[in-house]
Amino acid sequence: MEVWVKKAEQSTREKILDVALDVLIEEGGRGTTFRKIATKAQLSPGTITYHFNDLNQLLLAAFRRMVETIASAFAERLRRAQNREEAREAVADLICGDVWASSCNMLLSFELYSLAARREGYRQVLQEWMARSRDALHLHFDMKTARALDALIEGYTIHNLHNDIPVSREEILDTITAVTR
Amino acid sequence: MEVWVKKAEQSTREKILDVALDVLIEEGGRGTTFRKIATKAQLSPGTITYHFNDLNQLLLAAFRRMVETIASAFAERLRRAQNREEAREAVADLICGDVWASSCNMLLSFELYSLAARREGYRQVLQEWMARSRDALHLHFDMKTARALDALIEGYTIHNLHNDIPVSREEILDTITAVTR
Amino acid sequence: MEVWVKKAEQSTREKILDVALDVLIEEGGRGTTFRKIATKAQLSPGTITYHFNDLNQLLLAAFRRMVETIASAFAERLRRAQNREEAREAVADLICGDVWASSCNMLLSFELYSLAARREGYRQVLQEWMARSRDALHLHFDMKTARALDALIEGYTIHNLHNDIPVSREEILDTITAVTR
Amino acid sequence: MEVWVKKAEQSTREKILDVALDVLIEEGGRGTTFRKIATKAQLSPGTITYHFNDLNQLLLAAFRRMVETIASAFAERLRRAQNREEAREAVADLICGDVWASSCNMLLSFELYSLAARREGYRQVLQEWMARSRDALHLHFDMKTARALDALIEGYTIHNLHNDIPVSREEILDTITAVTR
DNA sequence: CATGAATGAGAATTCATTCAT
DNA sequence: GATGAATGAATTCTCATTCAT
Repeated sequence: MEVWVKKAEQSTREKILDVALDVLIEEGGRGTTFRKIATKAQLSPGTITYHFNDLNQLLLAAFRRMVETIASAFAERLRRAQNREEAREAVADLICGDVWASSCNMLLSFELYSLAARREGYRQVLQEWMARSRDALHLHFDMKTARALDALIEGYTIHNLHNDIPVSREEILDTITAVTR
Repeated sequence: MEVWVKKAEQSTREKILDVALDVLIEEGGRGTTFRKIATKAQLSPGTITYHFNDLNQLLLAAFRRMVETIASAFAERLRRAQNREEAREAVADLICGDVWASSCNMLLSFELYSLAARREGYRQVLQEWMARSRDALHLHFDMKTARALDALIEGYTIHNLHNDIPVSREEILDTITAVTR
Repeated sequence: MEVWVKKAEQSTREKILDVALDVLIEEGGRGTTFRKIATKAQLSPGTITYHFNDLNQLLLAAFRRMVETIASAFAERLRRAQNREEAREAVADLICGDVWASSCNMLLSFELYSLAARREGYRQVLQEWMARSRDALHLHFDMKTARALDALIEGYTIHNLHNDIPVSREEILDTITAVTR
Repeated sequence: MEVWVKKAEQSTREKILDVALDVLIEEGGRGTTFRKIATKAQLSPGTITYHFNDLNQLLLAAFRRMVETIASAFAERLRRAQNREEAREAVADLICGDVWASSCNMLLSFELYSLAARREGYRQVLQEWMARSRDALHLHFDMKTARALDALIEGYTIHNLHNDIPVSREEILDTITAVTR
């Protein structure tokens, strides 16, 4: 009985977080409101504030959840690589594929960047995220190379998102190779 | 007389745009409102809507103004380079120095990324910006290398902004060299 | 032209203040809300906050207005008294009549007492009020007697308000006489 | 067993009432809410409504409790007086001391006055309180004098609460003497 | 050109209260 | 008896925008 109650409680909280990320993706930071989250989650506004004291805490928790998901997938993809060559392929996948560079994740990251530059809580979440990415790259490359690859991943994915013609995987792999030689 | 009137109008317009960018930097996209712009510009709300029909048009014009300023400085720095070696130094400067990577510009770019992903007008502004950056790099490097350098600039500056310890200029120059060999 | 505009503006402000006092009288402190004031004044909520930054400032201004009105009437009644005997009659009138002891004023004073005990702004308003009352009594009586009469006015009016059978004017005049002998 | 259960219930009920009075004192009528009471009492909101159907009944019960306490202390102080002279001293004590005129009691009385003027239930509580006060004074003084003293107690304590410099006990005793001669 | 009073929709949040457990 | 998740109405206040002057 108690277990059921706890599960129900958790699922409401998590539902709210998931919906919050959805709204952030759809509406952007400027358009993300308590109301829209409540409506989309089919919950009353009171239920949202019951679980999160204010919108800030809600967004913070949502971003933490997002980072956890993305960073895990990111690390997982790199962990599957058996050698340096496969690691290069993994990085290319991260840039071109859906693991990291899904437009959803990109959109969320822009919002997080915006918030992280102005508020401590978000900054911590972002720093943890970046640290986990570098650490995952560090499985296969020295720290300096990891930082360079991380920059490339960041830059290529952003530019690919905003350009109609994305840079080809082949071209990206060439750059990766140049940096990891 | 007409000239004087036009100048006065223009100066109010530009003041509004500058203040709008200030507010965007200070408050982020979520916190940027008509009111704050009006207050900070010491203008009545009516004056703002007199010059810009709505907040969207105002922000769009402000971003256009920002892009013009930044892209010019970016191109100028690269134009000063006399050879490939100096061009590499110029790229390092763009990443480490104040021309592009001032935190203000970064903050504005995050907001623009967020908006560009969802609305056509902003998307055009951003694409023009990216095109101008690549073209400036293309003065010294082939298009493929220009894209790679652009990605590096993007990625390194973002990570430097959000990390307490920025990547050293030396390390960055090494990566630039590797990509441009 | 300008004069007309200023008058219009002032009349809205004053209308709001008057309505706020009405709502305070009808609903008491617990029931006085922005909304009720706006509805009763037939103004949109935005108009209220346009004139008063928040409910606190509005209530403060309303109480200031009330104190000004009541204290003036109080002093005026005492000023009309030509001698000690007439002054005693005036005090009796203040307790029994409508000048001061209208139930409306009493109700407002309770709310002010409640707020004054907890917030500085209201406390100042109340202290000024009490000072003006004592000063008005001091026109005819020494300060010590003025304080005693002031206490009597306060106490008798409160008890009369809350009791079904009010104390008679004659009995009150006897007490006044006892205190002013 | 049943006894134990009943005792536990009662103690929760009384705890709620005490906390409600605390909140009323701290926050005033406008700021007294179900939630604050529940939080301060470390009880869940459901527990409060279990004991009191609604906030009104809770406040009413709380005021009844308060009146019982204060009126008993008031009467007790007067009952200790052996003669008219001691009774005058007792009244002075009630005005200057802690028995009645503690600022807490005053604060609660303002809230009760506010509520009593608008709602029947509270009005009854207040009238009973005033009757008990007058009856206690009537032990030593005729009814007319009791009413005058009661007004003096009311007025002096209110004014002392709100003024930085309270009226001296000596001065108050003089007024009491004048009224009771 | 510029103003600022006015607006009403919508923002975040709080509220008393319910009810299944 | 007690809990606490959930509710939705109501709260204060902000918002972009309008318009008469």
